[in-house]
Amino acid sequence: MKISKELMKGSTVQLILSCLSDEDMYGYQIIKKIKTKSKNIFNMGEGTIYPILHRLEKQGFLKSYWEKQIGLPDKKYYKITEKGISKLHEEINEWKKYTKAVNNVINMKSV
Amino acid sequence: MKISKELMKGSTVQLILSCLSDEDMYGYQIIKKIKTKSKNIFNMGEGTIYPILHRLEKQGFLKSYWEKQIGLPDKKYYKITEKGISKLHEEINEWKKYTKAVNNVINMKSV
DNA sequence: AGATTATATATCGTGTTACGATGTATACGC
DNA sequence: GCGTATACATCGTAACACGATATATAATCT
Repeated sequence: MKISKELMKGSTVQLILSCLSDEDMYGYQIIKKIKTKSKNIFNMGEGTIYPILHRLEKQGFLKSYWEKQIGLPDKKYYKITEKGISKLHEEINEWKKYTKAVNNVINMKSV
Repeated sequence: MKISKELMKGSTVQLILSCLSDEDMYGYQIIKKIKTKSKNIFNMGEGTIYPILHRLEKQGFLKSYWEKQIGLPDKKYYKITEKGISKLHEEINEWKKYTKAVNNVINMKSV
């Protein structure tokens, strides 16, 4: 089963910031980490993640730096900022509140 | 805290179908039920729910019928169809898979 | 040799969606 | 008279994920 595009919309930022709270990573690497960690449920495309990374950097949640490679395309690493960590905490908070609320509604009867 | 618009996007259909799997309801009533059940976390506007109900009916997940009122605007009740029940089960399935996957990713480290 | 796949970045167009704003109409309390 | 509640409807907007496309190198498969 593929997860619907619309479901993804609320959590992509959270997923990315969460990865980067562990260590600096580059876009292509984040895609794979999310894929692995989610047990192949999430398979973000490149056209999805790069614009998000750009956006997050512009908003001050991330900072980037290039690392030159030989025989491979250069890698653009992202580092989470203090502001990004705050954002992540907010997002996780909201996520918990949100999932709890949805479950409260759909568990009206025994599903 | 208000839940972000984008987070809502994946679950509105599920919430509505879930309400209607209990009993026939009209739009205005669904808004309040969701508000109550979610403990005021969700407060859908009318401009949100009516288009969704129309869409779901067009897609064959719901059927509607009017009930005349005296001294009040008439009420348009919605009844979930067999197809709607299947849809609800699919959505709940996807929801569980989705939340589990997100938690797998964000629990990489102790959050 | 040629094609595909993997690595790694970037951007553009498209479709979907929730939501506020606006409109219609009745009734009740201040 | 004015706001609020009940109950429906529609329109425009902004945000977003995603596929498609482009670029470039290297390894693997046919």
